[in-house]
Amino acid sequence: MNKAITPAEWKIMRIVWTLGEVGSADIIENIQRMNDWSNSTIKTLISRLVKKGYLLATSQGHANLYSALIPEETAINSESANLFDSICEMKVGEVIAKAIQEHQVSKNDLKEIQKIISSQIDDAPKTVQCNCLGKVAD
Amino acid sequence: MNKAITPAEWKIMRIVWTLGEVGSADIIENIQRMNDWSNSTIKTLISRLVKKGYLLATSQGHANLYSALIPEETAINSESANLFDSICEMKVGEVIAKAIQEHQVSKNDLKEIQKIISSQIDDAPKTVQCNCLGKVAD
DNA sequence: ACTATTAGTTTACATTTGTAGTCAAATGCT
DNA sequence: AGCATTTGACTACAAATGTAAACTAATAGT
Repeated sequence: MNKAITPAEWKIMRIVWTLGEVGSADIIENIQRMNDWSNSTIKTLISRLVKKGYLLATSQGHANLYSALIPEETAINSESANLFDSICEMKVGEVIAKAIQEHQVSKNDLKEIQKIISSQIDDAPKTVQCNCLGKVAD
Repeated sequence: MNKAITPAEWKIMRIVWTLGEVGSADIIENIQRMNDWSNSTIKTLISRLVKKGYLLATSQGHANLYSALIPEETAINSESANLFDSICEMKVGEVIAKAIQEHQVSKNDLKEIQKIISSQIDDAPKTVQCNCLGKVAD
């Protein structure tokens, strides 16, 4: 039902989530600090996001103000679910370990993760079952 | 340089990684236990993976045996990097926390993650900087 | 030997995505 | 008032993707 937010569109969304309510000029300026995209390209991306229902365009005189119609959390969760649904269940732990190693995580988040682990470790399975194959007839 | 492995292609790869060396019949059978795809569709996907260099087709009489040319780890890492590069740095911790909560992770992996956290928590930042906007001129 | 089945190759086609040009309306500046 | 600029809408177009039919060569069973 919901059209996907493509990688290119994600960059637009991040700016809007961060700045709250912005005109296209602001989006273009911020994007072009990181990406070598033409104005046109960025405008197309904005339009598509409006059409897909992820951005609201509020007519402000002759220009528009854009704001996000989907919470950042929601989008992130769906993106994250995508990843973890794509890979083998057995590998989830390793992926998480690597992610923590490779990224900055705040002390608070680390503590939170510690708590979660503590609460799960006692009845954590010795091994996780591979879910890459279809169920075998039993 | 490297063509992406698309979501549909991923399902094929997972079967090959899991089974090691398989004929198309096995792939088709396993895929169809989970997905309602025609034989033709699956054969197309296999061909594309061969063309993209992710599967090796070893001619075995008139049929082929397929095997993976890229390690599962490598593919998973790149997929994972994709996710974490797409989202705001500030949210990485939350994503990880949620992932641990929502998935089975083996006791060993949990311990490993605990170790990593322990080694990082002391100089973990109070907050992580948002990286959604282009660098501001300073 | 003949036929049904199987596996691989080719072709097809709509949709999505990345990327951008063109144009017209609205605005601001002089 | 007239022109330069900005902004949004429309059009374009190749490549990638999901999805699958058609055709062909080989094989297995009878």
